[in-house]
Amino acid sequence: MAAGRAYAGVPAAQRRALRRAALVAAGLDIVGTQGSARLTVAGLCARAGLNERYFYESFASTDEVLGAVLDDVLAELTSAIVTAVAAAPQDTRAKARAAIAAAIELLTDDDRKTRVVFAEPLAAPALMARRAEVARAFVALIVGQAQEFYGPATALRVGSWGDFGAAYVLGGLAETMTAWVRGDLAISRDELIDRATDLFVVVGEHVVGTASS
Amino acid sequence: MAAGRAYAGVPAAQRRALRRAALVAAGLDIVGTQGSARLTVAGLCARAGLNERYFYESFASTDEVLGAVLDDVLAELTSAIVTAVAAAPQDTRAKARAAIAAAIELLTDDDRKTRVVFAEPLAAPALMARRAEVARAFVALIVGQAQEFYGPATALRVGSWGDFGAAYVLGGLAETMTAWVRGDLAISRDELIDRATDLFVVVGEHVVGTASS
DNA sequence: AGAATTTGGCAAGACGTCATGCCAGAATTG
DNA sequence: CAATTCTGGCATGACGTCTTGCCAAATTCT
Repeated sequence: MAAGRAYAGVPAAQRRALRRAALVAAGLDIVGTQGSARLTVAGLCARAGLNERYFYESFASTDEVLGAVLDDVLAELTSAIVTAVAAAPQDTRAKARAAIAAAIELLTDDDRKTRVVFAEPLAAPALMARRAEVARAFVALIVGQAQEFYGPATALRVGSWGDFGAAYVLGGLAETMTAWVRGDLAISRDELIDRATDLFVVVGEHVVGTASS
Repeated sequence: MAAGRAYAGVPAAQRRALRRAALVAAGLDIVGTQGSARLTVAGLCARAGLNERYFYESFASTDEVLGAVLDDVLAELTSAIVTAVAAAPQDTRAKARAAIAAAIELLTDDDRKTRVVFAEPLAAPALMARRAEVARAFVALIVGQAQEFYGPATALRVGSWGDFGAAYVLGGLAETMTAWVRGDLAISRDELIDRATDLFVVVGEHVVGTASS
């Protein structure tokens, strides 16, 4: 009952965590390649190399797996962006480029993640709310970053224009990234990053200029 | 066999078409409010007020219904855009605003259509390919319109920058529109249209300016 | 070595959906 | 009015998934 014996030198709690991680990794694979509709308990456990019984040890439904997969990728993404921005020189364009490059490199190195972040959340009702939260969080992050360059006073002046511009930039980045992964943009990844940075700066300057005038 | 007797004064072919239309309308309702995952034969026919048997008269699978629903909304959308652009004065900004206003008004008047156009296609594998086609078509439409204002010679100079800019604008429009429908943007619909037009023009000018320099 | 625990494989009933078929009532044609 | 055709309701067998439970093999602790 109060079990918890070590197995193969690994304590019980850690084994649980490993199994959960294996399920999430398998979930990324299935959702990222076949879509959330194909995510079944049996298929997930088979790919994770685990018994079906262990599914219910960590999750109550496949929707929970979906959420965990998304959270996993988003945590990786925000971490990559934050460290990249911190390491970049104190310059608007340099900061923007660092953030965009970090995001694009992470997501295009593994197009399963592109799909999980940009496509699936819109489909699965379970992720709709989370997707909205994430979008708001990124918008807030962009707006916050912008304030560092244009001065905190701009915040008041920018107002809803800032939210609009941030959402616009987020959407543009998402669409161009998925189009590029799909092979519809005949440019290199570095060009993709450069142009995304260009438009980020252009939109940002227009927003600040318009809102403060 | 060679049937086709009129019923209630309506010939057979027209009755078939009416039933099909009822199914597509019910499909828009279900997909637009609950998502494509909830689209089942029984539920669809119940909402359409039709017998399940008639489903197979017009469709072979629920995926086909999904495609028909998307096609229906997209046809409406392109029609609205084309007529609005044609009626607008010969001015870059006026044309852009007319197109954007037509799209935004149509899609936000009925947020089921917003979801069908922007959210579901990414999720349902059956619509993935179509979504890509549609994106390409809209990109081509935007690029084509741009050539009318900046002159056909720009086409060669713009090249892949044009595709990139068009995809960016499309994504920005999609994200801001869904955010607005969600209630995350504290602006009026007219402001939404104005700002979307602003950024459309700004991005367009930057693309032409950069690519031709 | 022996007892206890962990693990994987498998089976079973329950549930929802699919695709088709049958039947009786309603409407139309001759 | 009789025959034909259309329509709606219902039922069926098949299929895939879910969730729980049992059993034998593997591994660990005493």
